[in-house]
Amino acid sequence: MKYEFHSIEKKWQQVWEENKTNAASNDSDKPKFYGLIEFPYPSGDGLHVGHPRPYTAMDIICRKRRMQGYNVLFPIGYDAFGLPTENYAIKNHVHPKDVTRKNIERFTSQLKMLGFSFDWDRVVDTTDPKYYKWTQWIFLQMFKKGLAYKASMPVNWCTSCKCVLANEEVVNGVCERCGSPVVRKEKSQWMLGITQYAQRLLDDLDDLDYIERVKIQQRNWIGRSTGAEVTFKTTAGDDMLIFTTRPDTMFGATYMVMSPEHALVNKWLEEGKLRNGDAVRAYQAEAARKSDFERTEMAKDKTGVVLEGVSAVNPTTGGEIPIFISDYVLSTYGTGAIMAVPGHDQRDWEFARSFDLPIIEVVQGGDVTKEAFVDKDENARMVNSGFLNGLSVKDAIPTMIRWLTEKGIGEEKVNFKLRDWVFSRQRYWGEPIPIIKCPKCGWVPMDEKDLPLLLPDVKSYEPTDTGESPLAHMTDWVKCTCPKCGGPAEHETDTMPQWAGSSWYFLRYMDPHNDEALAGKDALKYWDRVDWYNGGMEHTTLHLLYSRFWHKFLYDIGVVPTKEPYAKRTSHGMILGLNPRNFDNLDPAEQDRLKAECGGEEGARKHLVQQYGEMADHPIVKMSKSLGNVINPNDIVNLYGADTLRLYIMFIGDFEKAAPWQDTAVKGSKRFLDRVWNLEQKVKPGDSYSRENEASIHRTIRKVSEDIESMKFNTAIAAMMSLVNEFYEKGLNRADYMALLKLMSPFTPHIAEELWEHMGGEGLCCRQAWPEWDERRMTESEKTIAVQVGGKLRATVTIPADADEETMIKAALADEKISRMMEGMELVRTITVKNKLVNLILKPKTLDKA
RNA sequence: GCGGGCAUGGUGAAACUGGCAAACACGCUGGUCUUAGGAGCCAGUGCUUCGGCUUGUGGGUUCGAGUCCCACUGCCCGCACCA
Repeated sequence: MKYEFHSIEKKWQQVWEENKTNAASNDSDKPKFYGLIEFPYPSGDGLHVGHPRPYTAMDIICRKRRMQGYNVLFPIGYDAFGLPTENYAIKNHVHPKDVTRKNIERFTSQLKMLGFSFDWDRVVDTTDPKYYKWTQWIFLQMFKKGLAYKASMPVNWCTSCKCVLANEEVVNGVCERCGSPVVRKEKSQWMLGITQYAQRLLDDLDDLDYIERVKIQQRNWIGRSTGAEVTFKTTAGDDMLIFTTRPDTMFGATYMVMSPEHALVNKWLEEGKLRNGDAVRAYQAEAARKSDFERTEMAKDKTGVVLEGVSAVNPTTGGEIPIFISDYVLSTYGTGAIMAVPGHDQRDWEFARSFDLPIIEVVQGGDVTKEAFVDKDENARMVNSGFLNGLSVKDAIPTMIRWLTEKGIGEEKVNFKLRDWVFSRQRYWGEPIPIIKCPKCGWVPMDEKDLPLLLPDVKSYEPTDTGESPLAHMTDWVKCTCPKCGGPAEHETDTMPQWAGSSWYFLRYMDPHNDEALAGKDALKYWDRVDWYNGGMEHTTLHLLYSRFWHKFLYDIGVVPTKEPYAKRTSHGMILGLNPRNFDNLDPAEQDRLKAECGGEEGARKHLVQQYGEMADHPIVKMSKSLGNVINPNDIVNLYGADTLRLYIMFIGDFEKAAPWQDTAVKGSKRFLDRVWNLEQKVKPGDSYSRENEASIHRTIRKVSEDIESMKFNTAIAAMMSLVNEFYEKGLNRADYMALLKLMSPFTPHIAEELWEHMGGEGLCCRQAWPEWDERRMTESEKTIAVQVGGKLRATVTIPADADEETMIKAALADEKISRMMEGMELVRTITVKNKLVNLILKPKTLDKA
């Protein structure tokens, strides 16, 4: 009989669906396990081969947990609000709701085709009003606690999406999504006070089982730094507040810099205190016009304008020092103003050089005429620093902070890079913000009873150049009455960002049909935290951080019983594709043609780079539609079946690392399944492991069990392949075969189920107890050990397992090659490692016996 | 610039706390069966002047180093004027 994967896979998918084999129970005596993968955005392109990698991995873990006797929650849903759907709707004049529904249907059928053991009764969809009712509800709670607030500030404005972006969505000064330039725009926005949670988001990382690089990246993003906040007096009468991490260097502050947007600059301009007001205004205008990208590009050349007419007083020296504005000082970090210490800060040094400002050395150890000495070397000594002279940097910092505190002009201060989260978007396809603007009462939260605030059906979803949401044109929808005073009022027309719905979705899975709460108390208590969450590194400072923040807030208001949402976080590498424009990937005929044309291989490579750009130099690149190297999972399933796809994608390489898809290699996985299928012909009767295979089976069970836990799926599969190779060599019985099927079941569930049935196995294979290994049955009776002479391998000998040192050495010396080497030598030392090796240290025999 | 990671055959990759480098696959070569084979099966496959030599380069520690230490080179990722 042939391995007819199409019918087999369909058959078992149907069985699992009808029997709800993979449904989780909210009431069970078994221990619970909650495994989570990041729910997909249902794009119009359908599932990509990148999707099944993390899904299959977590599916394997969850299937194993079920076999180990756990009550497993392994849910799936759709993060369906978002721009691509909206843009598609605009272009094709269809409702985003309809686009979303179609895309979800497509994704669902593709996911089912791959045999993932999701609990299909718990699917969530962030665009479902029953779902986003609770997204809005959480927002209201944040509003009530003052954590959601409206603020006017310079925001990142994507010129193409016509929409504001969070800092996390701006990459290298361009929009993360569309790559268009991002500019600064002063706008009134809803903000979420994530910075109030900065310290806790940082501290609580310590106790979490996250892979280290995730922790490191979150810590860097939160960016905690300690120093001092100091007040400098100015000749205008106003005080200037600055933040510094190097209060020890204050004697070296020879000038001050404010960001061009700083409020004091505008105040002084208005008061006419600046003699060069025009120049200052011109610089401000120029800075505002620059995009983020230009700002970073200009990084090397420091520009600025001195404020004529006002100066500051360095409190340590009492000397007057000039004040500049420059865009190298950010308005959004610290206080938006700094004391400049050119001797010990490279940026200040460069600025001082271009403006010919004095550079004073206050910490010994460098040469400040050549470059700033920025080393925070604890043992370096202070100079030119009054009462700090002679102290080490380590002692100077607290001494200065004490001095500032006593004088009442400064104090110790902690600052974070993390900034509050810009939470409104001027788009249609998102959750409406449930806040009403009343001319009398200001911003008024909607009554919880009136949630969800539904998205209205509009005719046009086009964003506007004025920066208003498409909802603003819906006068019928916008007009409402104020819940507080009953007077005429208006709905907020901005919507929430895509990150809103995903910030709490894992809680909804616990109790997805609850109409009374985002999830019932019992369900929240029972499922506790997500035990294992696997997702992409690209979400580390976005979704992962955001959802930790929301969860902590929900904990604070008593909604959830846990401080952290995810106990364990792992991450997968991307699936890459071959670059069809790279020389190595061209077919040989084309290579030859190009070589002939361009004068050799080097010329051909250069030609390709000229034609396609730098990218042509890389043989392996991200899959992209424009390159035409995208692999569609449907094609693979049609050709080889879902089990082969699952197996290959797990066998492809280290799970944490990026790996290139190789079409030809897929066949190897199919071949393995064919071999397993054909092995059935060789199965002899027997209800316990055959003697010849027993040790290998136990070893394989251990290897597969342990490798799944550490996500080393590739070596787990290699171990199963080896076992199958052994079965072919040595033969096998029914018990041997069924052990293999149980091990394979999490990886390739359909074929395992089918062959289990052939074997007359009771019940479903995926419902069997996970096989156990016994160390005592794993060892062979004989071992082949290495014999080294002076650390170099010279021979191998076979000895009984667990032989003692003496036996090992004797066996080693008995070897023909070794005994030849012993001639004229004497043994000075031996090193033995049990069951592994003998190392003999020889030296020439001294002829003289005396 | 700062932070993190990686470097092993023609390719994807293995190698537990230092202990037989290249497991398991892909590809390739030869054979076999076949009307045929882009199917299956069998054998071979790091290099080699057959002494040996091999884990990006150069040092070190050790009886012994892919693994540990130091220096360097090259790639990848994240952040990036964060005071």
